[in-house]
Formats: sequence, C-alpha cells, structure tokens
Amino acid sequence: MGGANPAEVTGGAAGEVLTRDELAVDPVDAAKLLLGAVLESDSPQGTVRVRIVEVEAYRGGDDPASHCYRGKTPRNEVMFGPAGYLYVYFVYGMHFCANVVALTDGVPGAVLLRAGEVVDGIDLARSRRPASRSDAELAKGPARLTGVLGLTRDDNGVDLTDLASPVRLLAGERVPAESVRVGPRVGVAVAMDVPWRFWVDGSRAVSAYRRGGKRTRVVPTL
DNA sequence: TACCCGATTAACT
DNA sequence: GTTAATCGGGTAG
Repeated sequence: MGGANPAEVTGGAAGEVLTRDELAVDPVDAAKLLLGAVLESDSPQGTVRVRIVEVEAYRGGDDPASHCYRGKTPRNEVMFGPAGYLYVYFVYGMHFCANVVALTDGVPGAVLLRAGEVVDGIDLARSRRPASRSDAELAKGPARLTGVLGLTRDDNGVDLTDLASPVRLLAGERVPAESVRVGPRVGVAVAMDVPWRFWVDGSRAVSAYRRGGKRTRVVPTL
C-alpha cells in the first residue's frame, strides 16, 4: 500500500482507489475524472504506475465511433457491464488499447486511456519499451500505455476498483479545470464534431492529433 | 467461409 | 509528409 514514494506522499488521496459509483457516469464526465488518476499494474517483475494525462470518451448506440455502436458482441461485452472494469482490445494486428468502463450495467460506455506519465516502476517501463527515446514517450499513445503497464487481452474484464486486482485505478491528484484541454478524438473518421478527447495542458506525454482514416463507409444517421 | 479494415506505431522519403 | 506491418473481429455472401 502506501510507501515512501514521493509521488504518493504529496497527494493526500493519491493512494485511494476510484469507486464504481464515481465511474458510473456519462463517459464524457468519467473521462475528465480520469485525468490525473493513476493506473497501477502488478507483475512478477514489479509494479508500474502511470498518471493519466490524455483520454477519450466513447459511448454506445449513439456514438458511431464506439465498438458498441452495433450492439453487444463477445469482444465488447465488458463495455456493457458495470463501471470500473478494464476493457482491453487488440487492434492493427499488434497493439492493445485499454479503456475504463463507465455508465451502469447494461448501458455501454467507456473511456480510452490514450497517454500517461510513468510515475513509478520507470526501469520496468523502459525495459518493456526499449525503443522509446525519452521517458515522456514511454506511455505516449494508447498502445504504448498498455505496453509499459504490460496489459494484454488477459487483463480484459479486470475490476479496477478492487485492491486485490493486478491492475487498479487510483484517484491520484485532481487536475485543475483550467489545465484541461478539449478536442476531437484521434484517429476517428466519424463523429469528428464531438470534442470528446481531453488532455492535461503542457504534458509532454500527450500524443499528437491525427485525423481519422478513409470514410468510404457511410454511417447511417440516427 | 471470405474479405475488409481498424480507438496504432515505427520506419521511411 | 507517407506507408508497411500484422491479425482478430465484424459484416457480407
């Protein structure tokens, strides 16, 4: 639990786990709540902690960019469950991305963890991503973030609000509202008008914006 | 069962 | 700035 880690001592509530109730809200609100939160992951080699600095909200049937837009499937079923669980998916043949499930049981919604700053376990993080040219780059991007934390498909469905889980979500230190920036989601080709990406202004770990790919597929309007 | 393509990254011009 | 790598899930047939 608590320790002699300076990062923990400074923030009074830094060691507390976020509760399911706090996360059982609209993904857009949950996203802002997650900025500044700390995700910690255990492994036989040690523990890595990452302070979240960039997130994106994904909803359900009303969000064409969401994996849940076309209903429940074996892959996305965690997003339909209770808030506070980890949704990990595999993409582009070689990467994993992690989300925190929001909203309540039966209503899909989640927050994609896009980037963070490694605040503990830096050596293990570096060994997991040896190609990184700087510490700020270690978790700069959703797949890099899962990389430093060692998250894979096996972690899909883990309860982040349970202290006994191998992966947990701590409240961390609240980010002042004036430090939060907003914009369209990265790499999304639809619903580009909704500003559902949030990041901490000034962090070197925030990833660059990139427009979504080809939009040949027409998304039916509601 | 086949085909298409993605909530990406790294490498290259 | 562009593009290859790489494969599981989802949709079409």
